[in-house]
Amino acid sequence: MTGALLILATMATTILIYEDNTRLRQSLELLLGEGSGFHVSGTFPDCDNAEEQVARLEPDLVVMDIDMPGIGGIEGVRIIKSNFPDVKVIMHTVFDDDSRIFESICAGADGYLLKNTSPVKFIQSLHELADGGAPMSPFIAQKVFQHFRQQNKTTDSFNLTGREKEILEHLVKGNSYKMIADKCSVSVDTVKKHLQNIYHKLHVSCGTEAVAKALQHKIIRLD
Amino acid sequence: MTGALLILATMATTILIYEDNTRLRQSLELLLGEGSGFHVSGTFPDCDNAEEQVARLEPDLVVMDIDMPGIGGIEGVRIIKSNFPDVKVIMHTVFDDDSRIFESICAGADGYLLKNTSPVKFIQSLHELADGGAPMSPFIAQKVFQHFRQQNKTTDSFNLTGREKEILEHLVKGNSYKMIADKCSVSVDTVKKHLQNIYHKLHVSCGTEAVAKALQHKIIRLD
DNA sequence: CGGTCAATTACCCAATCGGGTAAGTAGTCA
DNA sequence: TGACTACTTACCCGATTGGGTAATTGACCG
Repeated sequence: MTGALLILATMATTILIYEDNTRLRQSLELLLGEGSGFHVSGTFPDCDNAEEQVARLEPDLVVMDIDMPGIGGIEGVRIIKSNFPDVKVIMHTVFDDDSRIFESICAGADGYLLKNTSPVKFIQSLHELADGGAPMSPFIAQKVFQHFRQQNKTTDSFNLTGREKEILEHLVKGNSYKMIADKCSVSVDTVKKHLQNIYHKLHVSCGTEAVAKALQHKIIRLD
Repeated sequence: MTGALLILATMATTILIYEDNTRLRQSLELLLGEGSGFHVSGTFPDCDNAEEQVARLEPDLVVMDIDMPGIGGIEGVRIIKSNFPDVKVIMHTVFDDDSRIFESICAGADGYLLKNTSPVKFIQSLHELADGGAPMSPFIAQKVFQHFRQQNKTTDSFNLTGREKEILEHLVKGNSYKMIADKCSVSVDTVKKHLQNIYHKLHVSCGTEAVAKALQHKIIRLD
């Protein structure tokens, strides 16, 4: 039985904590101590040696603050994830602004918790993280959804006609006037006329600008 | 005290359920019955009359299946959210493929739960939803994060030089060769030469195609 | 039935684009 | 030092682009 316990102890999910606030760092260490199912194998006030530390201590999870002296937490995530992609990293910060949220995610963060998260939720989230989930505070989840919708909504307007959208699509796909004319079975002059109208409607003066605007405003979608 | 209880009862979070599987529909209704803090004010096997039903019953939340006869759940969300943006809608489905997840979110869903969610988690998620969060199953959250990173990663490659990226950026922003030459303080011929090299590296043959490729592969980012 | 609008074609013309060729300078790396 | 690469400029030339103007057809609307 003692042997089994030892094995369990060895198998416990190990955690590194990066947090420059000493009191909070200690609180977290305490919270993730005995009986939580986790083992904190290291805590650090900055990310300056994160690569070496993660390499040496081989944690399963990393809890990462953002606002730290020296290398910030976002850069910290990038370093850890690019070298140890299997280590799960969760942000733990007061920041709830779009840019830091999205930069963190893009840097490779696997979760994002605000510091007002209750201890119970925090523990729960770390278990979810260990299980391959992507735990995040409700507010963050909502921001992510919002941003998602934003990115994929079509600005439409410019009220292009159906034919104009068709012509524009061909242009975006790299066709010359002549090629478009062929594909649409009309004369080159017609294509030219359509594009002239399109340029006016989009308030641009050349093809490249039109393509940029069409893609930027998702009038035309490239898959 | 009885008065207070009555007020609480009146204020309970009201829910509509759209689910074509009769047994599951009844199970959910039972789960969200007495003591859960919710009140199910209607359940329906399809979305065909969703607009009228939501208008009449004025729910706080809607639980929405995807695979239903007639109008599907994704279209259902779109209808509800476009007419009643304040009603929170959560998807509840077995589907975990990217396209259905993302279409649902873009259609306006406020959360996404898989049907293997435990009753406890389900209740918990609905509370989170009512509180303005965006609850989702761990697997979904992970997919969303993945997709996020995908969308914002720069494909790079094509190994354009710094100068070439600079020139390309100007092109994408709608500048003619001459304008680029001015902004970069070089001759038009130089610009032309650079673009010639760029076109080769991107495997395209004209400016519009280059712009499309640059934006598509996020070599250049337009904000 | 006349008016409006999308779609179509034609012609003119200047400017721009894009390919080819050639060659010079500067910096890095081995 | 010599190979290599990025960056630079120049010239030639044909094709493409884009603006202007004008006119015809068919559909839809009041």
